[in-house]
Amino acid sequence: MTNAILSSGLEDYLECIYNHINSTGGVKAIQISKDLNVSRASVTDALHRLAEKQYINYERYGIIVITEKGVKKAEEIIDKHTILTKFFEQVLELDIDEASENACRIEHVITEQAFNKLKLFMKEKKVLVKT
Amino acid sequence: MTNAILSSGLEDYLECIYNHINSTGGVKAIQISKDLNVSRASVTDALHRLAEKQYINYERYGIIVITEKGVKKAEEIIDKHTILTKFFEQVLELDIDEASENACRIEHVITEQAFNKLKLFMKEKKVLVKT
DNA sequence: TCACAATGTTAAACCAATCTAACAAATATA
DNA sequence: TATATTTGTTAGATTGGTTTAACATTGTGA
Repeated sequence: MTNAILSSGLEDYLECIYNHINSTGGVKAIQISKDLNVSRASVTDALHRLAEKQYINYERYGIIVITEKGVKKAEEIIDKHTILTKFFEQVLELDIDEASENACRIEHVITEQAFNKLKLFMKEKKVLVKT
Repeated sequence: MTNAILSSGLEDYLECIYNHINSTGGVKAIQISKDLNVSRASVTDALHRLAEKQYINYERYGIIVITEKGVKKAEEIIDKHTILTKFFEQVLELDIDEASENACRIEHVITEQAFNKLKLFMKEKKVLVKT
């Protein structure tokens, strides 16, 4: 099963890894464990699972490197996160934390089709007419 | 743990049970198993868990009865489902199946606060201004 | 009413994800 | 450089949810 779909959990790990690598060039397991509020053991486990599915390259005690496939996936997730957060902030007028929290939860379950429509909606800022 | 929060899975069972009871007065495990695409054994298991948390009353081979608490919870879930479906249909212009599918997925994870805002948004059909 | 079909339950196994505790490796510092 | 601290790994247990297969109960129609 090296190519199975990513669970919400693994998506969170990947997103976290990508964000760190993107901003500081690297990331350590302990940081991920703090960010996601899980044990170091769970991180080790997740790294194995992500590597098995070829979203990252990684060896025992080694540095974490995202693959092409991983970057693509992470960017998709982050794109969803960004648009969803904007929707909750700008359209539903939630504060940033609540908006981000909902984005986190929904980014893993919204369908591609629905997300594309939402993206369009946010770009166009379509005007609704009261019926 | 008789009062723990309901997992997405259990929410689906409860929603299914409520809908059947509401429309035909009762429901059997086999129907739930068909609706949710799980084995009869999983249904039995879910009924135990729902009963333990006091969302339903139920005994071995007996009829399934929803408690006050269960009705309240089910109606909350269905309210979310309805509003979310409308949003995806009317605002994002998805077809009914895709709208419902997304509602199903999101109804279990959206926060109360976000949902209340969405509900308001759908009621007011607020006009957005392109920035 | 009795046998068969349908439905429900149980046990045992499985899987993903988590944890703790013990241990190993790497890093920092005296 | 030797040791102490930090970080990472492993093993083993736990939890929730699922399955299949065997069995129990209920319901139905000859």
